[in-house]
Amino acid sequence: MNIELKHLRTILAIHEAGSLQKATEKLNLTQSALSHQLRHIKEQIGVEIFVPETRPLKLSAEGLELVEAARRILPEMEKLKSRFIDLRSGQTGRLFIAIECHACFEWLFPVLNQFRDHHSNVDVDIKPGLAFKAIEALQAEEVDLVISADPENLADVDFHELFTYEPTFVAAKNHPLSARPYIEAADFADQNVITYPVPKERLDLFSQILLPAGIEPLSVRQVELTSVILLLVGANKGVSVLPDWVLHSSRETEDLTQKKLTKDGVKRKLYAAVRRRDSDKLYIETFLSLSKNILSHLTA
Amino acid sequence: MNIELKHLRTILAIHEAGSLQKATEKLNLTQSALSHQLRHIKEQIGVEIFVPETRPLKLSAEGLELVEAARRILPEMEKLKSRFIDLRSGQTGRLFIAIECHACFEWLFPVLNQFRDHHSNVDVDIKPGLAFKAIEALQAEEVDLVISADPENLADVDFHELFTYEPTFVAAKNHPLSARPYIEAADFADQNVITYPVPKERLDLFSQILLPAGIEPLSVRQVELTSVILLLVGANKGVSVLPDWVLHSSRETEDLTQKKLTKDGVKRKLYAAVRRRDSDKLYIETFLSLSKNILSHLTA
DNA sequence: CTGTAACATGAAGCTAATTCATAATTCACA
DNA sequence: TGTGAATTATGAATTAGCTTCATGTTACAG
Repeated sequence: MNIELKHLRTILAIHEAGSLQKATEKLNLTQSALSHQLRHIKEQIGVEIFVPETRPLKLSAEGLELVEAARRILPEMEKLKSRFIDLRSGQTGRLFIAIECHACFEWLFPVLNQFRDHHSNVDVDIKPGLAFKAIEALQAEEVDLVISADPENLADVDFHELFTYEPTFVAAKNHPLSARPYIEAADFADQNVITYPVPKERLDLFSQILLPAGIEPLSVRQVELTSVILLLVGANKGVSVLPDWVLHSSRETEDLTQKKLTKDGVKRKLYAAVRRRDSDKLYIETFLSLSKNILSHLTA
Repeated sequence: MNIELKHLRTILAIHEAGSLQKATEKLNLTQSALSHQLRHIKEQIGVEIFVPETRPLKLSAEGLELVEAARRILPEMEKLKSRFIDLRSGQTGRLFIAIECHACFEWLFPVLNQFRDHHSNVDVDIKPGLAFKAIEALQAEEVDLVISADPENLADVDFHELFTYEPTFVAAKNHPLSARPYIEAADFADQNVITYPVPKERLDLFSQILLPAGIEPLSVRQVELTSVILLLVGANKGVSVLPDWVLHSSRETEDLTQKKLTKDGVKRKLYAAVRRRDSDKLYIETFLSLSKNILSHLTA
């Protein structure tokens, strides 16, 4: 036995219209098509759906059950369809974010707060523990957006530039290096450095300054939380390099001095990586737009 | 956008099997067919269902929603199908009964009590007020079975013989006619006759005896209830003709005599009329079988 | 009882799904 | 990193099934 959605639609339409003839409009089919269909369904399920040889058409007891089933099942299908229309257009969906950049929490939370006002239907979450293989997780659909400073050229992933930031040297006000106009690689050789607990290659200080110069700091201490790093730096337990937005937005910077790295300063860019086919979804665009503007909100 | 049950089935099977290849068995289709189908669905709903280029196949967030929908909707369809399998085979269904024969309540109630033990899933009811156009009501699916003594030759209705009964003359023990060995048409000419309130043609006394003989009784009094008829006859307010099973089963017959009509007695048959396509339904057969045996139960 | 409107039916045409054959890809394992 | 086995994708041909057209049949109103 094979009952199709088409059959439910046909029977429902005929029942509601009262005759095949009238149902033709609703279904955009000829009366003949409906008649054939009706006979076919009857054969399939083996019972009369309409009382034969009566006009207007009248449902049999069995036919009534079919109509009731149709009224349960068809709206379910419609719901499914409109769900996918929403999903496709980006009215709704999932936004799971992986951050390669540890300090990004600082601006990401405010962005997501704003985001929720625009897209309350989107399921937002930050997935920790993926920092290492974030782009792979993106391709595997475990997450939907990756914050990264290292764009790659991939066929199925777009890297959207968000904003430029400056990795900035930070030390206690009374630290010897506070007198310098700027800080160079060699200055770190006798310093205790405090960083996030991630591999060196993924820290701006190392990837941009120390590794190219072949210099190792005196010691490296890894600390999870930004505010703790600032606390330790303020207590002269070491120095650090943090994105400038962290220093703009934090209230714990009173006892600290900030210095640019190298004479011209170091400029880096942050990107949001999304799967190409998601790039033009409405809520992705909203996220990108909010992120691009977030720094001016934080500093204002 | 057009989502078919087939699509839900395919996606569910592929997801559960883990690959197109393995899903082929479950769906009885080639891998090629599944691949084509998958592409088609993807185009229809406009989103990736499985994460591309991964094995084993992994659902995307959107695909997961499809699978969830499939798991809601498909069992619903299966339920509908098995419902119709039951309906068709007569495991379940509706048994609305119209009785043309007024006295039939006497044996019908016991039958239905037994019937309920066999088919608790069948919706049983007696529809009064249809006695006149009972066969039409049967054809119009207003009822599903008609108890009748007048079989017709109809294309869409079967008349199943239930049992033979004998319309029997009944009078008070001290009634003058009680002395006779049997009663003839002429004997009614000076009698007060008590009958059910139905047209004469539908009473055995008239259709079998009086109308053919062209004889009218002295008077006719119409009474609804069998027990009241017996009461009145016992009180010598008149005589009556009732089916023998009424007189077997009734406790009010002590003061009454029973006589056969005509020298050889009158034999009549009772039939159950059902729509032809219902004839071999299980619960119809049960009803017929129980009805055929009911008289032996009542007299035992 | 007759006319009209609606349903049923058969054949033809058309659309769409399936298969077959084969190419391209992926993944495991060396 | 390369190679082989297994899996998926693709194009063309076939097949199946639905729809329409044309026409016959049936029901119901007046």
